Amino acid sequence: MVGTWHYVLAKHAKAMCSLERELGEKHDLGASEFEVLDRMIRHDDKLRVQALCGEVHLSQSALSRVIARLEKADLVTRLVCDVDRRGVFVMITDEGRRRYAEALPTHRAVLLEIFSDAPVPVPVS
Amino acid sequence: MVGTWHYVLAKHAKAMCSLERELGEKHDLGASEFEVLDRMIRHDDKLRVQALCGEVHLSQSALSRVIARLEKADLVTRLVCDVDRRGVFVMITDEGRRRYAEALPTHRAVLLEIFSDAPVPVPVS
DNA sequence: CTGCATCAAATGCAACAGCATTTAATTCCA
DNA sequence: TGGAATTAAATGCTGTTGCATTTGATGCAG
Repeated sequence: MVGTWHYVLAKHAKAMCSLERELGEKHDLGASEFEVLDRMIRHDDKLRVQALCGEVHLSQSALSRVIARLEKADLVTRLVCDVDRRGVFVMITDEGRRRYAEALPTHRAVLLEIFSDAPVPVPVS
Repeated sequence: MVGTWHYVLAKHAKAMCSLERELGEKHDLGASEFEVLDRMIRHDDKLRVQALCGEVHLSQSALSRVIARLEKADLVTRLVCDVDRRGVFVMITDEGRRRYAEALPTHRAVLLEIFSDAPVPVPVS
């Protein structure tokens, strides 16, 4: 219990630190930016901010700002939803796909480095 | 690999969020503050900042500030090391022990809540 | 002994996160 | 239909973080 928590804390700290540094230096992306791009790629379509919010480990406000940054960098576009004009769709751009594809190997390398000693893969929740 | 990472991300986010809220509301402590107090209790003696830095998931500067906050709240005391006057010792106060003891059940309750579904305890690294 | 590299901790600074609030659009019901 | 309640997203604000630098103390080479 507490042991699991310490494991999570340690791995999270190490991985986050490495990801932030590697993704930042090599691809000018933050971990949050990458996570959002990752979700977008998985859905491969325009997606409501609301929906993204449920999948990403960020508060609604933080997500809103990450999207803003990504939009400024032309990695995603925002477009208002016609049926419900409160809602906003986010769509990944070709440039976004390119940058994601570039960054993916770095991301995987970091995880490999950090979790190579993982004794037993923990099931995905 | 990626699965483990997602597990770590999810658990960390949930636990951190709950800990921050519960410890904050009920005991006016942040997760970092609690972690530092926890380390101090485990060593049960004065401890070099340097040593703490290696055990805690914080940068040196962040740790320095957490200690400053804890000192302001009279939960720890700082005292310069005589043999090497660059170094600083941190010592937990009685009030610190009291507050820690108070907060511990809350901390454990959150972890229990979040990791009760943990299928197999992951070994401590 | 002196000067320079090193080390410990603190601090300036900028970025990012979450909470609370705001803005704008929609829904509900009387 | 019209006004209150609700919802989605954006924004103001504050606190914490990490990086880089500073401050102060040690140690070591010449």
